[in-house]
Amino acid sequence: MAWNDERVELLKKLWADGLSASQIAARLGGVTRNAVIGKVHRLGLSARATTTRSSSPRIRRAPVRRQQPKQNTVVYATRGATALKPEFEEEPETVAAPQPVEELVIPLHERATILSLKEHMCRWPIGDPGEDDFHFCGRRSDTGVPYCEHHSRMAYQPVQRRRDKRSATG
DNA sequence: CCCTGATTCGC
DNA sequence: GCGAATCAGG
Repeated sequence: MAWNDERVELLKKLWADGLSASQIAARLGGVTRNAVIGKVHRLGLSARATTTRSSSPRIRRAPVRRQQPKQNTVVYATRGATALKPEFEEEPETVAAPQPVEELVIPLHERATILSLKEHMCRWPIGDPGEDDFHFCGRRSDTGVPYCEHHSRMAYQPVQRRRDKRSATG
């Protein structure tokens, strides 16, 4: 699969949105996360917005070198110190579609409450927070992404065009 | 063990 | 330019 302009644009967008390489790869299809990362680097946008999170002093010695390199291999014994590394927590800040409507019915045993929610669980709210049956989707979500595949699509929906109001809603 | 991005280098 | 293999880390 080639990197046409469309795919590159989508890659840029998703990367800027904070999606992980594997997530992006899954969305694009036909590429692995390695391909995505490689492309990201080639495009020079690995900085990922303003925060420099992973650009902390990460010292890399002994590169990859699968083949017979030189007999003259230098061995570094240094370890990187990460003591003073500042840490910023920045949320993807994506706007979820403000729909209190539940389009899904989650089986009782799969429902997640605020207490049972884990990082890898979809935190899409279902129902009314004031009601007893309020719960979260709770299905598997990729780390870093707050929602499962299904709800991710809703949350990250491109910007709906609402020009055509007259046409009936599907 | 699951994941993350980073890097190298044969293609 | 591309991306698998690998590395380094969470």
